[in-house]
Amino acid sequence: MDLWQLNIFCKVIELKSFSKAGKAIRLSQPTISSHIKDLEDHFDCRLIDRLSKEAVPTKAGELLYDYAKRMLALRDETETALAEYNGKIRGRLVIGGSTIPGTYLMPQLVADFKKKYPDVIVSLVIGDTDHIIESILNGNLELGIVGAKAETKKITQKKLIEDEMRLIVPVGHRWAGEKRVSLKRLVSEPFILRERGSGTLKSLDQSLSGCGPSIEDLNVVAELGSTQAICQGIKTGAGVSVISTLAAAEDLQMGKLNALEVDGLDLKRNFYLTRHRYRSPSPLSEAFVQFLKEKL
Amino acid sequence: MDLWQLNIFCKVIELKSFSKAGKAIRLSQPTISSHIKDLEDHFDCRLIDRLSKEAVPTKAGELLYDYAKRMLALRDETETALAEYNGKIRGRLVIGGSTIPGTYLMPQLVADFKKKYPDVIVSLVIGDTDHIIESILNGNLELGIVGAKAETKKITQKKLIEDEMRLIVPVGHRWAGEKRVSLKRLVSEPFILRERGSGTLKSLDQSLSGCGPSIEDLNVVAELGSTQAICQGIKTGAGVSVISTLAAAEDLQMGKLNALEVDGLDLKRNFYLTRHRYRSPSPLSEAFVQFLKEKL
DNA sequence: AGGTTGCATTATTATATCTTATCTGTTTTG
DNA sequence: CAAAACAGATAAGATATAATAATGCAACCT
Repeated sequence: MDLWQLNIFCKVIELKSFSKAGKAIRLSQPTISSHIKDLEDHFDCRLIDRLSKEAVPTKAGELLYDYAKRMLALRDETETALAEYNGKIRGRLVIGGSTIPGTYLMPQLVADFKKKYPDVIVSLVIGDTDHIIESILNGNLELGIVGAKAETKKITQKKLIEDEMRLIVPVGHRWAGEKRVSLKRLVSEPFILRERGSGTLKSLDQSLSGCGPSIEDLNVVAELGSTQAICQGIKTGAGVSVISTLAAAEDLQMGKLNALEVDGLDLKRNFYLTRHRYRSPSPLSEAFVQFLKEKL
Repeated sequence: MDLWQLNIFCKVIELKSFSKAGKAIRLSQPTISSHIKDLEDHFDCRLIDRLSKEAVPTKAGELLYDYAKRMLALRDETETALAEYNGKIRGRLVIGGSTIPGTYLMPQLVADFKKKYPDVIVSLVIGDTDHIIESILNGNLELGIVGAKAETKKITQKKLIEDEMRLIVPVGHRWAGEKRVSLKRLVSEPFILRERGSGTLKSLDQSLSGCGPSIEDLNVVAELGSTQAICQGIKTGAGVSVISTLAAAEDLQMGKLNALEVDGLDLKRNFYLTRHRYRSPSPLSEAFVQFLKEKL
């Protein structure tokens, strides 16, 4: 029993004729006969009575006809469901971002994407880089934006946007008017650090390496758990810090904080669009990537 | 797209492997590859990602898998419905049993059932009670025989047979001649326990509750993973245990073990015929239930 | 580097499907 | 009532499809 035979069977029942069914379905009449015979052999009972004038189903035939119609309907449903999936941009997309891009960059992107494709539900998972990459590997996330390069070959990454970290000081600070500050002057200034293990701290550490002073030499007055907390800390005058301009953007724009460069320090870093190398992307995630390219 | 290809597709998804699916379905691996390719060509999208380690469905593949399962279920329903109409009981019946009934009761029942209905293929799945009930709920099993009551309203259960647990001692044991033993004497005797989480242990725990001593007070010398292992343990003289007479039946009959009652302990429990309350049973499972009623 | 695993490819064979031509049994019609 | 018309069955040959063994290729694992 296969769908093709059931299809033929239904046509015969509906047209009450082998030869008419053949014409309708572009097959010769003997082919129809043969398929019906196959079905009858398979179920070991007569399905259609050939009444010279017309072909009518037996009781068993009626029973089969019901099931056959349901199966064919389900087949059509399957066809349309997959066709829709291919063509249209709709459904659920689960993406991830490490702390900085996930908090300060992606919410806006997701909102804009949803404006363009209203039928899409986007879930944004925020976690540390390792967690995001792990989730992409095991298939829980289709893509992510993270601030570090992955170590496995199974991941592809593409430079997406540049993030510049700067020295952030409060408005009333004596350096508030200046453009740049030397590293020497920075080491004696009260400094707020991000907690160990964060990408922000790693980037700062990397930039410092080979420039003389290390993180140990800074006059650290606090270690805080989030970039937002550091901003608050700076505003209250507890100290200054080096953080992503993306994270401080709002306060910078409002004039509550000022951003300075540090002489001789390259504090730029990249965020990478991160995907599985071998899993084939859904049309949805492709649309999102396309959207990112146009946007950034 | 036809049912045969969908069948192959589902097997690949379930076994996460082209070659394993081939073995399961008695086809060569290239044949599997070719059919999957045909499906992918037909739907014009990748359905399965070949990740060298395992084959996992893409999003489109997951979508198709759902539909495929429904179509195949409908096919099976059709087959049994027509067989039933012809007065024949044939087709495939998948049933489950928790450890004790699945191991010691059902194999004989299944064999007798197959003797009566030779055209039926019965698959017996053995797992713990929760797993069996879960499978009945999601439709993987039509019925089961388990030793505990289900908690959801979606399951109906009917008392099927009574199982009595008894204190089992080896032939040479000083209690071997006696009929009954007091609880007090039992607590000092070396005792073999079934591992935590098993139905056997739960039943014992329940019987003990409110009778003074608890499981903690027993002189436990071992925790073993299967009832069969416990029988071996008793035979070697490691200790005694309380287990299902059904499980020990063979050794009891052969005279290698002796069964005693424990004063004041009701160690009877029931096995329940367990079915989904709302799914309509196939004629096959009805025939099996009818067969059970006559047999027990 | 060398072996293993797992899927893809290719060439070949076996099987199933479809067609044309012909046949048989009804029903219709002149 | 015979002849034509109709509807399906059967047979033989052509074509398409499905399956296989042999081989290739890439990732993974020592």
